[in-house]
Amino acid sequence: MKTPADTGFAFPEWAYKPESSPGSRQIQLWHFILELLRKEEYHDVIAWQGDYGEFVIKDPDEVARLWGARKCKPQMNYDKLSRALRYYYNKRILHKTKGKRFTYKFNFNKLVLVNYPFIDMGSGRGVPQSAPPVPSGGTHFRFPPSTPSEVLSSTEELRSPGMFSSVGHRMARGSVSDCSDGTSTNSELEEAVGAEDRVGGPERAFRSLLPPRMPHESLFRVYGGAPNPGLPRPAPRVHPEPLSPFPISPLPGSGGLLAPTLSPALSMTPTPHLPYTPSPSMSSPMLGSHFSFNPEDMKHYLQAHTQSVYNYHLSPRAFLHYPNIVIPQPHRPTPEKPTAAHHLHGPPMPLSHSLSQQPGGGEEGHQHPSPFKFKLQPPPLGRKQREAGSSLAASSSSSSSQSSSFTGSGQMTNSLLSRGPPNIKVEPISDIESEEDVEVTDISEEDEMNHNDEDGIFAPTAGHNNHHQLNNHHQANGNGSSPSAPLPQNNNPDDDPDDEVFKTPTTPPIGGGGGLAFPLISLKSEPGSQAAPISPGGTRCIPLKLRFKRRWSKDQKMEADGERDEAEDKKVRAEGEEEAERRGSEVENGGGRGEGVILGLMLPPPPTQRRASSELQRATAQLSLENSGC
DNA sequence: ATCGGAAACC
DNA sequence: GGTTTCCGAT
Repeated sequence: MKTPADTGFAFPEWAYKPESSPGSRQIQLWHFILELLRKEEYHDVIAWQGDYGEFVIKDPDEVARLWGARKCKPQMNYDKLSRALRYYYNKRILHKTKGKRFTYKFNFNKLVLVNYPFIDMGSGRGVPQSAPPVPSGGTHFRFPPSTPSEVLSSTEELRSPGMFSSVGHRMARGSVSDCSDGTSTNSELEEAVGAEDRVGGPERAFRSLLPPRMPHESLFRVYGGAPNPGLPRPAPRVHPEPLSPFPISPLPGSGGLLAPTLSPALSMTPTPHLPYTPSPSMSSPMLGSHFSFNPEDMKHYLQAHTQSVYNYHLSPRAFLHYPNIVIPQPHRPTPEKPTAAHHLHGPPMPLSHSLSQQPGGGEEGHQHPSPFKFKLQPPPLGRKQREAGSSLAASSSSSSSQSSSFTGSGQMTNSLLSRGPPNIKVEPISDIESEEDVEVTDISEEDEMNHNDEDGIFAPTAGHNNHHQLNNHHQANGNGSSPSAPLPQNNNPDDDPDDEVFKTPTTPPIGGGGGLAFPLISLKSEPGSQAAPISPGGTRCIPLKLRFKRRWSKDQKMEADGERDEAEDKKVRAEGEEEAERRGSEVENGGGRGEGVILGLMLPPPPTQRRASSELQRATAQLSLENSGC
């Protein structure tokens, strides 16, 4: 039921982490890159180019300098920066555009996803969904304190609007520049940023994002699930309202929370892999309280996302479609950068996603969390080690990595516990399953790819190849020609949706409500057990199969290319473990996406929870303190 | 130029 | 956890 405790909806742990706190000044590289990209001043050093999300570093050294300045790492150079960028490959935040020097591409899909809130559904009753932060208070929310434990307990409370308090001030500190080393660069950026923010220029929106802290990143995870009959679902379409005029933050009054808050960054970071930890908690609450997605709320939310997209200058493709909802496009806030605009334009996209921006202060930082993040990175096996021959080391490594995973589970467990379910496990599945998992994973990735193809945008790609590599082909085509893409299998409607980020709707869900998923299940997961009960496999199977097929085809194709063996292998292995976990999630989600993005969830604010407010407040206060410390 | 492992750092 | 640093391989 919904005890408060259980209900606890809490934010994901990561939300509580200090890093997430607004105070944290750390800025992540991808975020920084985005920041640079959005500023015209830096167009000479880095700029959007080509496909959606694709950017070229025109002056690597300069970019490295800027980055170094921001991080107070004077020794930074492109070699190092690029290494950091490469780490994003695994995370799927970024991928390299092959053949083009210094050219990388953002996987906005993931980012975008992240922000979506929605729904899912599914499960029978309770499906947890993530709700967007509701606009209720209008405040933004901040994450509370840091301790997880506290958090957990208090978590429940968190959800209440009260929690979010304001965030108001973002500091002007440039994001992150604490270092006073004063590199000129640094200052430059910072100042610019800060100034702009305040100014409120068109850019401000963007800026808000970047700024140092993100208070709330609220995030939502989206998952798609099937809609539950019971659940309230978003209206099929929202009326197109006149968008709000807010240039930046869409939902100012109304809902402030959500919309404004999201930050893409976060999204990414976090991962899906566990999708759900939080959910559980949420779920409870939700169930009870029910989180309803009001069309309006959703609308707002979506708008916000959209807006974010715009702010980032993302390409239209970045927008996701949400199945049932149509969001009006925000008006673009800024006339500002036509240049960048090219990316943006367009949009007829239905959905949005959001990045965060807010006039007031959104920010984000990073986020990530614990359980949620997905991390694609493969477990550290020590390849080298094996080379070296130190098996011990290797083993230890791997074990450690596993342990991490487990840890995550454990956390989840808690949540679950609250619900009741005792167990969790992550990988019940055995070999076979694992393969599936893998596959699934791939699929998701594929989705993206397909998506890309279709959309022509991001293709992250990683998918299959995992390593980004493979696709050359694919990419090439895309770039070159075809966005149209021709995927053989695309045809399926299902696919599309699936591909999309959310698969939710698509998924079969329905029936399954069971499918459902959610995370909870997954978390716990056992496919067997749960699945069975729920919907066994059916639900998920179907989709999987389709996906599978698709994937298969592709793979074949790819294989033909002959590239991925190793990569795959690696990935598989690496991800396998995690995937297993994830897999569950996916299933649950329905669409899971494993990919990534998840973020947070939000919590709907049930009335009950309000009591939590006091705690929340406290937490908030703590955070504030912490922040200030910074 | 790019990739990615490993270890160190914060 | 996210780089930063170093470095060998491709």
